[in-house]
Amino acid sequence: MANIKDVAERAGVSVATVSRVLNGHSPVAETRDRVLAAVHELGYRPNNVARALRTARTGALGLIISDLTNPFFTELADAVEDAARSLGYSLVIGNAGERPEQQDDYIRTLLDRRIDGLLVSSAGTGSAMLREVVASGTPLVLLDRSVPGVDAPCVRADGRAALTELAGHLAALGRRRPAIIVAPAGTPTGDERLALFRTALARHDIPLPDERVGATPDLQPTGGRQVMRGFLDLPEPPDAVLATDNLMALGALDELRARGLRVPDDMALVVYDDVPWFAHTDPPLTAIAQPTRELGRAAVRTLLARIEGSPAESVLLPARLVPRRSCGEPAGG
Amino acid sequence: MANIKDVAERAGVSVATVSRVLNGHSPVAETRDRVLAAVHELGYRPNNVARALRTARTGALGLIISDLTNPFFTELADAVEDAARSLGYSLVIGNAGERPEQQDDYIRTLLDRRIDGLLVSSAGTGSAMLREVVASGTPLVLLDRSVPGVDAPCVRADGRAALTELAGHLAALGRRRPAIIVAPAGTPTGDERLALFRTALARHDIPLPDERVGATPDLQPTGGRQVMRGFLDLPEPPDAVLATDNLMALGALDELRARGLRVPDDMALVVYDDVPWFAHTDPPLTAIAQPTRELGRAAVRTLLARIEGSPAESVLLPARLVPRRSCGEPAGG
DNA sequence: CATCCTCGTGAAAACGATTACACCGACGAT
DNA sequence: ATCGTCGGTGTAATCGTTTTCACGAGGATG
Repeated sequence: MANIKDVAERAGVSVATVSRVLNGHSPVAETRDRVLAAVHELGYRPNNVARALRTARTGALGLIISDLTNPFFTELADAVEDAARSLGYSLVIGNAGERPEQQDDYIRTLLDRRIDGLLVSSAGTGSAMLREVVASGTPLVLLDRSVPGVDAPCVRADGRAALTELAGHLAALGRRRPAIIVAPAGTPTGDERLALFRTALARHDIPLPDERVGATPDLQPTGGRQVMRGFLDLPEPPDAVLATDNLMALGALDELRARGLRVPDDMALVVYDDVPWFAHTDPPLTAIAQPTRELGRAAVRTLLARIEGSPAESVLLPARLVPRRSCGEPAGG
Repeated sequence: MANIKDVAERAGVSVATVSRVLNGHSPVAETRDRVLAAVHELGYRPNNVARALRTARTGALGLIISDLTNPFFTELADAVEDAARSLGYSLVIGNAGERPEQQDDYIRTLLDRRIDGLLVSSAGTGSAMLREVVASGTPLVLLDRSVPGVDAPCVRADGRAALTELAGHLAALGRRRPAIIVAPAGTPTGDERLALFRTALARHDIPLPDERVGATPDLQPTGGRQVMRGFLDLPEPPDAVLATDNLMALGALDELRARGLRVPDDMALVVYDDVPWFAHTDPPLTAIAQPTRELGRAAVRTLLARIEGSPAESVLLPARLVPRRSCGEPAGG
């Protein structure tokens, strides 16, 4: 593969001149044309590795995603990739598979590759490596999940308004015994959603007792199904369930179907994360939609700001309620 | 950030020695310990960019995926990522979004980054850039979609056995008027699935007339829905539909539901690609399952073989039929 | 005792770009 | 005519590694 020296020779100039022409530094008509002609004839493409070594900028961003096969994160990754590309950056993706040690492994690798910045939607709360990243000076932005003790801006959705609206929605439809399926206790996201939902319900004098709070071991369908089973076996089962992750909702739906229960007649069901699928289920599920693509874009923007040294701040975008038919017929039909 | 020179000074040796210790080239107990101690104390990590420049190996693979948000490709990407990581490679992902020009753009970028090898599940048939990749000497492996005129091994699933079995399955259940929803004509994958299905049906004396072959403009739910609408408006609608991509099946299901038709009573439905969702639909859909994760692994293995200079060949893994309830009750219940 | 390897080590040349610095010619001003 | 300036260019240093080559010490061998 041709290198800059070959181009220089062919154009009869020095490598410095070639470099300058290519970077638009000192454009002079005549020499410029000769250089560009040589570039064209040789099919020369600058070696990004060498450039990165010299300039200390790789033009690559890292993205650690907690579970790529979870549709919410897929969309998030897609949005990040799109934003990165349109701003001239490549994206190195690492899938943590919800395993903290694999996440740490990956972060190490990415740092060794000298990526220009790192986006992390952290699996677990393991923050030792993340603190190391901050210490190393590599720009870091947290995505979707905040991590206590790590000094980095976090881009995520704020469920307060949506959950408040949901509480009203459920109350208006006469649901008095709501339940919630959450991620394992200690997960900031799960804890927060639970707290917000509870206070929102309280405003309508609807309690959310602990027996109707079900924690799953993981964010998978089986976990959701298990919790739903527990709910249905209660002496007084709930009449509405909020699953705080889309995969868990899927499992919950399975259990309802297996028992021949109907949504919304026998049980209202609401899903956190409005992945396209839930518009195609029967019935379509009422959902709390996070502005996924905007989150991705905002995260990249924030990261670039940090890379350029601006004092970047956390971003909180509002989630919103998307009422469908799974809680009962809304007023409008 | 500490570099190899700092380590050398601290350990009282030359940089060459440090390098050798770190790469396990000439291990000598005493010097070795001093070096490792220095490495540890300084928290030294080798700069991969410099290493890549010198060795002409980046340790990164590129993956161009035609549509990351399509669950089949998500799983494929996930499998590839997993395989790459476990073999010590990082993965730079590019999402072509089914746009050939964006794909070309990305391939260019990846070549500039001097990735060690490239995996492409090509959007469209634009092969000019792919031929350039081959010419440049960068190891290339095609994934899921073969591209005529490009001399590179292709890793994909073979639907012959599954489609043959499906034809028998449908025949046994008394379906006489099958239909198929395919990608736009000219797409190798779509054409092939159509041809295989047709000959498989022929063996049971079941014809597949052109009026029951519906092409969609894209691989999206709306396209599937549109085609299904056309089928249902035929004077003699089909009694079974095979959607050759999971997203199209989703749209087809929507149209059935909108018309109040029931699966499998009024219409049998089969989906190509057994993404987890279809086990959770009502009823669970009979599917043709491609060995997605194996495909990903095989693709990475094949690519590595090419990187190491072995004469790597195409891989064809059999897809299989997963009968569920969407074509009628199978014998076993 | 001389010679030949072997082994560990260091000095220095790559890898392919960017960029600080020096230089040189032309041109405008004095 | 002389000097200063300025724009364009080339030379060479630099980024952080790996690796070739040469060297010197030491052990084995004759």
